Amino acid sequence: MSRENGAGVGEGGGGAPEPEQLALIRESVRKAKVPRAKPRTWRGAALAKELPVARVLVDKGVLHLDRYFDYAVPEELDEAAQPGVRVRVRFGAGSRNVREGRREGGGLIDGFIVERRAETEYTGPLAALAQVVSPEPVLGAELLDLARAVADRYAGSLADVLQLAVPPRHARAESRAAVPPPAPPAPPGAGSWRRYAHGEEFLSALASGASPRAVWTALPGPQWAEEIARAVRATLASGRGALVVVPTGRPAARVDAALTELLGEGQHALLTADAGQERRYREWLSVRRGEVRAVVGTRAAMFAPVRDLGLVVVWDDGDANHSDDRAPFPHVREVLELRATRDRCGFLLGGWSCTVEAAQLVESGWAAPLVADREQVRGAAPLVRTVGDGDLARDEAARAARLPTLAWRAVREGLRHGPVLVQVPRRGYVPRLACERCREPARCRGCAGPLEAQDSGAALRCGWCGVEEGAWHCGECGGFRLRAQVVGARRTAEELGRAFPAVPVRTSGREQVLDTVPGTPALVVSTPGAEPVADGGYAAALLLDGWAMLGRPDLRAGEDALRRWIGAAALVRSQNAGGTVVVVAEATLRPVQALVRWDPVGHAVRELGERAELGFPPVSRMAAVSGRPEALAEFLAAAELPPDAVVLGPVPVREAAPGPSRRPGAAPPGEQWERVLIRVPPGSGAALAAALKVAQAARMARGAKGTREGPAEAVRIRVDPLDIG
DNA sequence: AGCACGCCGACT
DNA sequence: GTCGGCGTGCTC
Repeated sequence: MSRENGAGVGEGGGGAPEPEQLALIRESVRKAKVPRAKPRTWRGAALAKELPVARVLVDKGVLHLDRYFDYAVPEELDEAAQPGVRVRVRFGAGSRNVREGRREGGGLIDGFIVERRAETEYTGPLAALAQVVSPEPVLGAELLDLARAVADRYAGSLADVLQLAVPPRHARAESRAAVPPPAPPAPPGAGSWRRYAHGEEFLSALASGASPRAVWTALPGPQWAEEIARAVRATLASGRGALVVVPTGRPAARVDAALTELLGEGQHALLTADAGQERRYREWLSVRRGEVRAVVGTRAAMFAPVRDLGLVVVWDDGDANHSDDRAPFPHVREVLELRATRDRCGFLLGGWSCTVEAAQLVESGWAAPLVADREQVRGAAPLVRTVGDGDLARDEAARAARLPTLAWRAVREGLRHGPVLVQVPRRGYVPRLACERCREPARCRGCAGPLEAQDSGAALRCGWCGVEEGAWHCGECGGFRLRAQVVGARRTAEELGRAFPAVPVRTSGREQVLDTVPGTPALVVSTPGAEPVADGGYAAALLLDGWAMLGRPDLRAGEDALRRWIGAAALVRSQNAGGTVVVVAEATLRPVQALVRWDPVGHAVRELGERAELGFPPVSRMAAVSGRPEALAEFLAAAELPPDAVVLGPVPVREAAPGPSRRPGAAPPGEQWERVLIRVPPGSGAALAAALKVAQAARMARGAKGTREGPAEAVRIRVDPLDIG
């Protein structure tokens, strides 16, 4: 007797079970090869009269198989069991146990109904839906399609993507009464969009229902948020919805305020991670239900189910916060690109700086540049000066001043007119060295800046001026041995406070981020990304540790440094208003020159050309695969990569280290992992992702043989790894 | 991942 | 005969 035979104990669909049971057994005996038209169930529950089969996406990440499972729809759940609703189903071998009394052995797990159908292709008896969690159809067809596209693009599972895309349920938030959708507003005036060559054109295209795509290089200053709000309002005026994604809560609050100003209260939703579960779900639901047509939020908002999407906006796409940190690590820019293409909606990628990826969107013709002419740029940007090795050699006074003269003067001059911003890399970013004996910090003989070890064993360099120090000894106690210390904003603040007594010093960093500072003279020491906005703009900014920012062993080091510098410099008053920026870095370096000329696009275009030549992303597509050496080797042996794929490595991966320099797929503590990079030429990205996904799925399904360690261990796959050595 | 099934050797 | 070892494979 087959299991299937013994299983046929009941039948749904109404009517007396007896003759149908016989038919069922007959069918089983014939070893039925033909898919059954009618679903059968374990229990004799009555089924829905129409479309008695629910195709369910089982929300179980470990399955790593993007498959649907068919369940029977009991009559009493017929009405609630609509496509998109959350359900609970029995899943697992236990539910198939034929022995009496243990038929329901499998565990209850969550899932979504993706479709109602008349028949099933499954040749066994169907289990019935256990429960419809709520009648709210949270997973619409469009969101499902998008999630699937994202899963494919990133070689991840659909269930993983849905975990990012659909927020956890909160019952109280659902019970709120429906609110009628707002009427479309009138299109806004162009406002400060007039500063850009095609700004007005872009807005009127959106307002007329068209879907323009642009890479927008925003002029420095605070107007960007209002400009985004105007683009949103123009889109709403066309009767469509709009979605804005920004890196963190602070810019989200800025756009939120600008939208409230331009649209009034209650016309848009704010979706950020720091809101509580209930509030987050409530806002998300109001978007899904069409009660608000505009959304601003951080990265999880990229999936927000906005109705009739007319425009997607991403601000500052170079910020690492746009890359989700949960598998399969989708990036906001890429996801919104997918949405713009699939939904044929407008696309606006904006920032003060310009990523290589953004430059590529323009170069490929997918998006148009939206830039201001040089005249406008010169009028809005501060004056940028550099302090490098050459300057320092001639700088006698620097020794006494503890800072290069130019920097010192710029700070002192700036403090006469307002607040001065000092940007220092994040704590842990730059290890500071100190005398092992007396703990006196190791300082540069030229400018008294902190000495740093480039790499273990290599020469020491000054973190301020970049000059090498060949023969250090402690000036206090004469010691020759160094120990690593960590320098942060606080320590820098102390040092600068001593250099400029009688001036208030404030710090903004990871632990405590200041949002704004008054326009009165003060030193504001901040880590990149945490810079407060100064009322009326900063009078000056000092960008320290340029060498450390540029010297990171990362493909994006130059682009990243430029983006951080521009991010700080954009908060400084224009050159006409006396705004000055001093960057302590070698003036001949490309990112430094780009900052001086305020030409982020030129920098990105040149980088893009170089990446194309070297076969680096984003011109080619890369994926990082990491895991224990045997697991990785097995994976690579089994994977059928596209013929044009090139495997680089494997190389050992460092263990997960604290700080921003964590590597993709860092090994868990105590384990030695390896990583390969797999590169494919343009056009083969989808094939690579598909191959990786298939190989991973096979691995998960099969289980690794030959290893003592037991079942197959997943390798970590990351398409578009963030930092490539 | 669970969990059941099943093919094998040792036991009442 | 029957109990239970873990090696495979499925989950609607």
